[in-house]
Amino acid sequence: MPFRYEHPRPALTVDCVVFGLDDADLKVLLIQRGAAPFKGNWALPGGFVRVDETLEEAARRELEEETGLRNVFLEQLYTFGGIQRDPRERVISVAWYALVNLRDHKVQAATDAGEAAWFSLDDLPTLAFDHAEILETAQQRLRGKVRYVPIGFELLPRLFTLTQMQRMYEKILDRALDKRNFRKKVLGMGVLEETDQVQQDVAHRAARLYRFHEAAYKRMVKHGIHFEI
Amino acid sequence: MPFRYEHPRPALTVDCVVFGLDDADLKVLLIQRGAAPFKGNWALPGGFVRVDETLEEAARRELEEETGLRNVFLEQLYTFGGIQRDPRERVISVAWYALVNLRDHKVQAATDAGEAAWFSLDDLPTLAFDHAEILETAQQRLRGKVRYVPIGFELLPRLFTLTQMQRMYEKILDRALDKRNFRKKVLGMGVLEETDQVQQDVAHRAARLYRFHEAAYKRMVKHGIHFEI
DNA sequence: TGTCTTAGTGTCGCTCATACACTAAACTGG
DNA sequence: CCAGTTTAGTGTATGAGCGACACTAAGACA
Repeated sequence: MPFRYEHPRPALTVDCVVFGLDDADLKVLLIQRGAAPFKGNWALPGGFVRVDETLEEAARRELEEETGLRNVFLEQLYTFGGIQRDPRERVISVAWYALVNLRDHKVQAATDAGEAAWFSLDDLPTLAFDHAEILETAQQRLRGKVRYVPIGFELLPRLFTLTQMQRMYEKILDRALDKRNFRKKVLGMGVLEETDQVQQDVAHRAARLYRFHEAAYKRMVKHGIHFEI
Repeated sequence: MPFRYEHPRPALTVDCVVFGLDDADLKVLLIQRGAAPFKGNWALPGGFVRVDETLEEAARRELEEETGLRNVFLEQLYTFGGIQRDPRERVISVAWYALVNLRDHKVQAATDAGEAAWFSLDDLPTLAFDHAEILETAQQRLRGKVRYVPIGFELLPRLFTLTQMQRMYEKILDRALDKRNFRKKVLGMGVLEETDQVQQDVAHRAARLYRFHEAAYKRMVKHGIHFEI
């Protein structure tokens, strides 16, 4: 036990709420705990912060070690510091949330953790520690932020149809949107770039594919115009 | 050195960005450091988290110890974890921001810290550590949040005039607002309660005093109507 | 060729945001 | 008490954008 301090110190961890979108649902990535406490329960991927890495580096490292995911959109969420949130000892956790799309990012059979799997948000298992609260906080943040910052595109494939985009917003905001008004609005905003490609392998009229126009969005921001769905 | 751990642990602190409003300006509360590093420099009030208190309790305790402030509006801001943010050792800081009004809350001569003083946001001294970055983050948060959550009232006295309220928003948002449109909007929103009192001791026509109507705001939220300035 | 499924499109009414200027009231100082 | 100063308080007209709403087009398939 070579590390000694004058005063007691809480342990410091990071935890990640990873949201993913497929055709059916908005999902969250969980891992099954291989050790006590909460052995066998599902939990958010995460782990201890090392003293030679930033908080974000710790979050990215744990995410890759436990789920194989890398190069994802990642933002700090909130820091949870309840006294009894870990039964072993005092642990403070800096929580992050990530957005990925399930086509581009395949989850590998995890190495560190027992197993990783996607769960629909309305069909969740009981979570370890205070992870249900962290997840709830992340959902609120996502709902609030997606309307005025274009982070939703992180959940879509690089090329997407307007219907896919609309479904994405509907799943996050949990309400129906009007198709014509939605298209009018997002096309009028000028952050979508139309491609000359259409959907492949669909059993009906194929929809046109669009991509998010990063540069146009940055121009908007610079001119003080703000994105809003 | 009685506290020993298997792995090295960063130190954990809280820091508070306290915003205050007087007739002239939006201000922030700083303390002068009495010890190295950055001895003599101005810094945000804050200190180490104890293992038997939550993060919020730590923030409130430090705030009272160093500035005498208590019972203030306080919300978590962001957690800063840069590797070199403290020259002595690795320190992670959970930052908070507070809103107070300078009439009700008098700052006492601080006990722990050297001295506490209010600084206008556009006339700041050089700050210790990464506190300038924390303060900048807090200003952005305040600007973003004040428009759609009625936290601005925390900066005003209990009874206030519409002009005071308008000035508050103008200082935070850093742009001029139209007087007639502002009044039309905030009165139409129904979260202000008109009192039968007027300003005292002013050298011109006295303005009517209003108060924030908490219950009406909660009713709005419950009905899904949202506050916006 | 008919059926099925999803893509794609325009208008109208209304609300709300914005731009804009004068009178009323209270105090001050001579 | 009068003139001057300062801030309070008020209404309208215009335009933009939001929301409600339904049908035709295209392609796959049997």
